[in-house]
Amino acid sequence: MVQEEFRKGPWTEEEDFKLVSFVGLFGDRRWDFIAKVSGLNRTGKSCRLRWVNYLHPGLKRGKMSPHEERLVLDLQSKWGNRWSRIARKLPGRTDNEIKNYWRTHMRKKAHEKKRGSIPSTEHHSMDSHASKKAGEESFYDTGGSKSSQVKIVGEEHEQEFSMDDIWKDIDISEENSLQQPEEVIIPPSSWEYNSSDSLWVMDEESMLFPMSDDPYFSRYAN
DNA sequence: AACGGAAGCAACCGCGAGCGA
DNA sequence: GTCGCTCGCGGTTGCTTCCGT
Repeated sequence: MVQEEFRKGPWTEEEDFKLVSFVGLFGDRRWDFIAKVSGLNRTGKSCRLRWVNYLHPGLKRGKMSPHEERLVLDLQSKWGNRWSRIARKLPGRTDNEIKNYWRTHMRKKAHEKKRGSIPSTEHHSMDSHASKKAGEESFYDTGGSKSSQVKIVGEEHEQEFSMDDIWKDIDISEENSLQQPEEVIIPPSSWEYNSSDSLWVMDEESMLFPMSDDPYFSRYAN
C-alpha cells in the first residue's frame, strides 16, 4: 500500500481558497471526501480543523471582549474544560481559541499569584520556576504540560496532581472575584448556532459563497 | 539595536463516540 | 454483536510576534 504523504504545517492562501470552494460545494461534513476531491494533499482532519478554526465565515477574529472573557471564565468554572461546549455559548469563537485564551489567562494568573506571593502553604505552587525546581519542567512553559498530570516530587515520595486539581485551585480564587455570574448569552448575529448539528449553520447563500462578506476572503474576490 | 523571555496562535496528535455495513 | 471508518474533542506542540531590558 503506497501510503501517500499528507502535507502538514501552515496552510497557504491557495490551499485555503481551495478548501473554501469545496466546502461551499459539498458542505462542511464529509471531510475525508473533501480532502480527496479537492486535491489538497491534506487529511480530512486537517481540513476540518482549518475550516472550523480559521476559514469559517462566522468567525470573529481579534481580541476577546471583556464580556466574552467573563463568560469563558464563568463557563469554564461551571463545565471545566469542555471547550467545544463553551464555544457554543460564544458565537464566532472556536474551542481552540477559547482553549488558547484560557491557557494564557491561567498563565497570567499564575504569574500574578506568584507576584502576589502566595507562599508554600497554598497547596502547590503554580509558579513555573518553582515547579521547574521540582519537576524540572513547568507545565506552564509554552503551551502546557507534557502530560496532563503534574508530578510534584516530595522528599520521599512523588505526589501526582491532575490538571483538574490545579484548575480547581485557581477556580476558587477566580470565583471569589467573579461573584455571581449572570447567565449571559450573546445573541447570534447574522448566522445561527445549531447545537444538534455542526457548530454553525449558515444560510444557503453564504454556504454557496462563503467568502462573500468576510474580509479575509475579500482578497480572493477578484 | 539586539537579545531573551513571555504571550499568542495555528496546527497536530491521540482517543473516544457515533454510525453504518 | 462486531468491526471499521469518520468525525469531533481535548490536550499538546511549536512557530511567530510582542515587549521589556
